[in-house]
Amino acid sequence: MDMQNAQILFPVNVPGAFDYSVPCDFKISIGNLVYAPIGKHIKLGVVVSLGKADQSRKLKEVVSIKSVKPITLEMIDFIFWTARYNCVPAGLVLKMVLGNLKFLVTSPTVNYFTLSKNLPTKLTTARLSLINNGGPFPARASEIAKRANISLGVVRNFIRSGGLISEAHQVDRPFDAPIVNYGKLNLTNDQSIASEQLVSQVRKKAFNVSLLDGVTGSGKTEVYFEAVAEAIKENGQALILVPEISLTQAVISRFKKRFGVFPATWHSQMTVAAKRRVWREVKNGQAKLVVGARSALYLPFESLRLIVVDEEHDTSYKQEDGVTYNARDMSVVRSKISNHSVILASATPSLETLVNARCGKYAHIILPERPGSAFLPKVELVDLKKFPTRKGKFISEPLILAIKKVLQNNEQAMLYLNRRGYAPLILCQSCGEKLKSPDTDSWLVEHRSTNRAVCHFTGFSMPIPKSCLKCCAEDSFTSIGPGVERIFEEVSILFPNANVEILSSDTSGKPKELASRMSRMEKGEIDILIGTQMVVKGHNFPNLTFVGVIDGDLSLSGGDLRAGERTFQTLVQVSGRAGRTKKSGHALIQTHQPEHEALAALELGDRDSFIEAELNLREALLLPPFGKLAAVIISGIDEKKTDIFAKKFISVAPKVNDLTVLGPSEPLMGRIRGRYRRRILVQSGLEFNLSKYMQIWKDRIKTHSNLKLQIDIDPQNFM
DNA sequence: AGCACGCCGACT
DNA sequence: GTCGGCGTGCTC
Repeated sequence: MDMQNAQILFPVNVPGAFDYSVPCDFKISIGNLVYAPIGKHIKLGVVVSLGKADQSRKLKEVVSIKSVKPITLEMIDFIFWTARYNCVPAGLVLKMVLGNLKFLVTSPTVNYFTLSKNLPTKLTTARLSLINNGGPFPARASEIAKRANISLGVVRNFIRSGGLISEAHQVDRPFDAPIVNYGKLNLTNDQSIASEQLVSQVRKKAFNVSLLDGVTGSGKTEVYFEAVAEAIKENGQALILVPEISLTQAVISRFKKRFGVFPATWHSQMTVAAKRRVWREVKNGQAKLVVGARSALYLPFESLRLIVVDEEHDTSYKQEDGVTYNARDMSVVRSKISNHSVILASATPSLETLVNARCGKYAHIILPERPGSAFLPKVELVDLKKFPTRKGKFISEPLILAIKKVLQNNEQAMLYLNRRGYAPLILCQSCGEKLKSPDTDSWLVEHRSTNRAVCHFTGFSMPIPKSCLKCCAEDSFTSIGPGVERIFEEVSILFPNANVEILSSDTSGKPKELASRMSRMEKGEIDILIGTQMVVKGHNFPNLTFVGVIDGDLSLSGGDLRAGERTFQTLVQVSGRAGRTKKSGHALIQTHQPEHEALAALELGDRDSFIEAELNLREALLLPPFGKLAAVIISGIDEKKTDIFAKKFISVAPKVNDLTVLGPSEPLMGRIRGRYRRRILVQSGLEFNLSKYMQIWKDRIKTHSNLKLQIDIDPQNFM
């Protein structure tokens, strides 16, 4: 028999697989996890392809095959696809998939105890309590002791004398199987039509994409639940991706209500033990229903039948550092490889997705309006040139009047400002110095609750100094601009009798605190809620009738091609919070540029005209979705060297026609964590393989001495 | 991920 | 002189 070769990919920073020879007596297949020597050590890798032995080279040998289920061919395909498309090393993508290798170890066991049939004859009061109150069995020894109100010693003795029989339970308990028809909801006519369309898409058991397009509160979740039910019916698995910020208990509870069980959940901050459980259950196909943040897309599904990308326009689907990828786009790739449906759901779909829906690549499923008594709020702009606020104040007269009315009617108001802290800028009045981060080009944000100056990019913080660091003037600092804390202060003075609270990651960092604030808001215990991005998603507050947007211009400025789109999306979502169940809901948006396309469209409630104008603009400039973009971010400790390197990189660009290279330019954030940055933007037509081009270009230059070069395909962030 | 290699500062 | 800090590059 011929010797075999195996190409093995290791979960380390390598661009591709390495060749190894396989001993004749090994039964090896693609997807096997194998141990093989790499460098000085023997490491675990994945067999990604097999071939005849190449006699010309002496290769190292595969050491052993791990006896676990192999990684699926689909997953291997997907790993290389992700690597190629995003210009990242395949090894690092594999590392994302295998995660911590601790996921692979068999789960530890703990002992559970049940009462023995023949109990010991000596039964003390403590032991009687154990028998009567220690249950329900089986239970952990500590649980039994606690319930029976006896010491752990008594339980241990009772075990020794044969009163309790132990059984080993795996720590990683399997997930309960969802019940397909458990809490089937009554859908409105429109909803049934939409859900039937989605179900029929899933039934095709072939690659297809659907855009589920419906206004806030139109019941998108209920509608895609039916598609999920269809997907898991015959032992299939379904993945529902949600933005990290909205992966809350409230969301999970909706799954429990519909399918009778809690779904497996996945996000980056889970403990290793919790991740191991989910990873293994997903791998062995027992976790049928998985709700997760973007990285859940790289879980090793065995029989994936459906991916739902909820709030598909959300920017948090884009991973910005390390392995850069857009989970929304990669979901479509994953589905294509595995031959099943994807549902992209949003009230404000991204232009990319809309264009795909319009040209027929995606099925366009529209949920026309809010079910039942719910209505879209009326949106009006407040021109700050006509209604200026007083110095150091940020709430204009129309907003004050609106809140007054809401309070009189015993309803609730919400104020939105996507700025944490008290003020975004601390300025020395005597010399004009702005308090900046020591190693990053960003203003420090004043946090009055902790009396610190905080960098929102790097997390750096320091106590606010007594005197100016530059001119040494004492008590010369003044706060410029609003943050939620400052709005809170202003509202508290304006409405001293109202119950006002802030909802931001600073005040509600812990999930418990967040949940309690949410439930107080729901119960009407809060009159005015002031919130950052956190309030945009999630809850339904039945008594909320007014939303005020403090700064509608925020994020419109800057060289971000999606600024208008994003502002529009955010404001639609925010104003959609008002009056979800009452007809009287309305929203006011403060702005300095009421003539801006995105804002004007919002006031008219006319999504289509905004989209039309925006699409025309993008088409004329060949920007996405009518062209492709890639960004190159070059960073280094030495500014001059970084600059020279960036120019040198440009000079080695492979020559092709119809490609625009812009830069190098200094980005908005010229320095982060002590590293100077330069950006290059590359623009190509749709048919051009920009990923391949960028990879070839990158390989033409050697990075050295502190210089880093990162390629970002389809960048979302232009800082 | 490890580990070697190499370049600068501190020290018996 | 040389010990060792870490930043960088390589692993079939």
